[in-house]
Amino acid sequence: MSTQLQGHDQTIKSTHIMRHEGYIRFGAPCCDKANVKKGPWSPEEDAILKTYIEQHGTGGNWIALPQKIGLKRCGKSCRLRWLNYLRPNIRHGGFSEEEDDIICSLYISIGSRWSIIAAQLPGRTDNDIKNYWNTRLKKKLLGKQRREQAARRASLKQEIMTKREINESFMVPGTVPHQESPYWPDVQAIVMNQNQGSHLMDQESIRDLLAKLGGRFYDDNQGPNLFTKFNNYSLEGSSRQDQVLYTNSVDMLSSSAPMRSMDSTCCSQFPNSNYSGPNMSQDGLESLLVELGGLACSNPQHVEGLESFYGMDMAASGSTGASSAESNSWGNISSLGYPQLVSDYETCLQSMPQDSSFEDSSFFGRPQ
DNA sequence: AAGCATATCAACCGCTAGTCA
DNA sequence: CTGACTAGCGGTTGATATGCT
Repeated sequence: MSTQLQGHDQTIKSTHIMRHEGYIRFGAPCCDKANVKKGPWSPEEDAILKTYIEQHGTGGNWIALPQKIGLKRCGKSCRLRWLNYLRPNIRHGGFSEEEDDIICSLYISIGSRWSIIAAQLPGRTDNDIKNYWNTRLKKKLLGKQRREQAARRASLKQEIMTKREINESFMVPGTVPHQESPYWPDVQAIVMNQNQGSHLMDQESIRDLLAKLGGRFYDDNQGPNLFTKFNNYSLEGSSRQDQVLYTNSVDMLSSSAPMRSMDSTCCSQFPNSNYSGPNMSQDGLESLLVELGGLACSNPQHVEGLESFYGMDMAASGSTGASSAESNSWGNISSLGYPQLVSDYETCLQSMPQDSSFEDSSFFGRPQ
């Protein structure tokens, strides 16, 4: 109750004291275009709406409701106000670690189905969760992702440079290194070795993926498994279609059976890739990949941003700015020749931020 | 202290699915 | 079956708060 009041007070503070009354922010209203008030709700309007709904319910018709109670508001606006702020037991802010986990896991599983995600978090609204994800959670994951990338790049670069030094020590001055030089098999082994794991996307790999995303997902036999826990959540209020989707997602995530290969757009990003990943929701994993990979899809130079998602390393193969069709076959890469590979890799390294500007603490340091 | 940059979040828009006559 | 109407959803906007230089 206190959180509800606190949330309401916060609303009043932010929308009615800080902002001036009657401010019209947007263009044409969607309902009665002439007589609809827009912008922040006043405490009086809140009281009228809340009192009426508590006593009479919505009457099953939001459009007619504002006229019935004398509010110059769009029915959609009334509905939103009630659902997001006025209805009982609404909580704002102060998301717990467990809620973070649930949101992240469900997002990966089912995508931006905020209403379904909200249904798993009592007292939370889809709008709140959406805002929370967009403003904080996504950045938090992005920060972790980038730090991992930086570490991986540094490690790979070190290994390549070491091999290069060894290789050069065997070379006659002035000669061009050949792809069959002692350097190549080892680099090939490095990349191939890292690619191998992506073909084994079983549950362990999924767990790994989530561990990479958030760390806390990885229970490692300690505490309950989130996927198992989701089976116990209710989907009350969700459509049958959503329930089926949700159930399938949970089944997929909790299954220990080998995953089917990823389809559609995700693979189209890497048409020549042998990658056979989990059949996660396209909305979920794919959009997350796009988000966390930054400009990965639009700029091939950044495709490596996805590497730790897939458990493979695309840094050495996809960093030349060539199309994905050229970048994921080792044979094609080999044909580029050693100097170009190293040169392009170094170029790529230079084009990427060398140290992550994202720190978890910086995203959560701000008091609520 | 001031100005700029970034984060937050309430509220809107447009679209889609469901319902009903 | 079809079209009108409504609820609900996800994406986006923009004012304000907060942090940084």
